[in-house]
Amino acid sequence: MLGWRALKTIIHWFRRDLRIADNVALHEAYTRGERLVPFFCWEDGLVDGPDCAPARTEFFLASLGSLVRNLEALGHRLVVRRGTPAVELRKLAAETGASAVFANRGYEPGGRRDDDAVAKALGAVSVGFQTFKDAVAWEEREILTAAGGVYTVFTPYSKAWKLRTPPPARPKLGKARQPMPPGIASAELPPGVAEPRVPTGPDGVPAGERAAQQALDAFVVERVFAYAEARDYPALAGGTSRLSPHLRLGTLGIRTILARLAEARARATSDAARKGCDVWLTELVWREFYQQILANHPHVATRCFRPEYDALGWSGTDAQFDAWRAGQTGYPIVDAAMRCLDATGWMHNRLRMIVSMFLTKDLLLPWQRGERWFMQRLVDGDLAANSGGWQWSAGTGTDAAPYFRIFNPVTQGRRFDPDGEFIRRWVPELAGLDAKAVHAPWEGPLAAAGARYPRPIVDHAVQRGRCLAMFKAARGA
DNA sequence: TGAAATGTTGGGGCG
DNA sequence: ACGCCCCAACATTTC
Repeated sequence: MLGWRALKTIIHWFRRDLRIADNVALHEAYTRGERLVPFFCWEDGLVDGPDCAPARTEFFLASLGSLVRNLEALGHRLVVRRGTPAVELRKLAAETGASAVFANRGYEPGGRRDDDAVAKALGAVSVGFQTFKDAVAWEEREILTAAGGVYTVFTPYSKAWKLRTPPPARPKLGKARQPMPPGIASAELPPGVAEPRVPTGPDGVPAGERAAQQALDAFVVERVFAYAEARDYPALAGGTSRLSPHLRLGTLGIRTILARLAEARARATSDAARKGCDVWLTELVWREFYQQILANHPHVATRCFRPEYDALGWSGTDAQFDAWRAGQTGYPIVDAAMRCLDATGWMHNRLRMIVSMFLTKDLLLPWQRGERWFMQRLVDGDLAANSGGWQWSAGTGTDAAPYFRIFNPVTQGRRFDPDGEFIRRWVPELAGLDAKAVHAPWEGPLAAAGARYPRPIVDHAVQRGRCLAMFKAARGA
């Protein structure tokens, strides 16, 4: 009965790190413990909360299923409990005789609150709680200015970031740990986990740790070399890495990615290829920049980084918001992007900039409404990246696009979807128009567009002027 | 990780 | 041949 209690037992609490490979806390638990209890806490609202997205939920369920099978292959059974982390971890520690709980840190306000509550609950019963850096190469207080402050401007941050040698990937888990003691109950998992449905379709991203590794392989073998030129064209299937859902859920480790990228750069045989690697690295640094911003300035999740912009007099209407969401604005590149998002949970980064700029600066609606809609649809929806990106577009954030930088949706469409291929794919009403007419169907013979496609719901030139006035008023105040 | 307005220049048509 | 105008192409500035 007491035999297993003699073994040093560590609970690994899986959160946004649904993988076996290159998992810092799991690796530490393997190294330091003798017996492993893998745990996942199924909290209320996990898959049906107000900010859940169908695509992200599906991706999560499939990823959790993948984790269950990967753990089984190592001889472990994932314990799932419904409830709150502090309560369930305390109970599980008592049941298993665990001396410690290990977990990887998150950088969102909610994750921080969980950590505090868990530390308190476990501390009361003398169970250790250790958290580790895993999701990023460098945390919010590790890249600092010469004066010891945190960066709020991207370029100097990225320079400092790139001067550092990132931590290496953790090696494969070595000698098998003892499985957990018998008789530990686990909640039944929903069907989506038992029989994961891998998202398919033109913009689907396959889920799971193995799929993540394959996606990384496929990208660094060749496509990354063309990244600098190809990344801005939404019609191209392979222009970007499509790894963001895996990074968001932790089915891929950032150290693994950085190591593979460094290998690829060493293989590159042209300046253009090296440039592709460098530009992609910069995108990964953007990710850490926004995680760092959210950790150091948690208010950016809901409010403007610059408080004076909380007073902006947004004047858009609910009907305009609905048209934006539904892809019925009459601006083809915007509508194509929004319909793609709704159908697949995915949107190309260039398109995210275009539609967010359009919502804020053409429809004059607050960025928070678009940010929330993105969270309710995106397969990779992540608080730090999402609020950071939206505030960049709105011009209210740290190192944001200046408020007067306003995309012209027609010009952007012509520049980044020159043949109109992406538009025709998602806006069938315009499928018959040629490359010239498809970006501004109201300018050509409208008969060709058919009556079903709306005329522009706003005039870009007019709204641009109103937007500049709105910002001027807030800055003057 | 713009766009629009405004300014400048230079070639060609034309009286 | 010359000056004038137009305007495209590029540069600068402003938002």
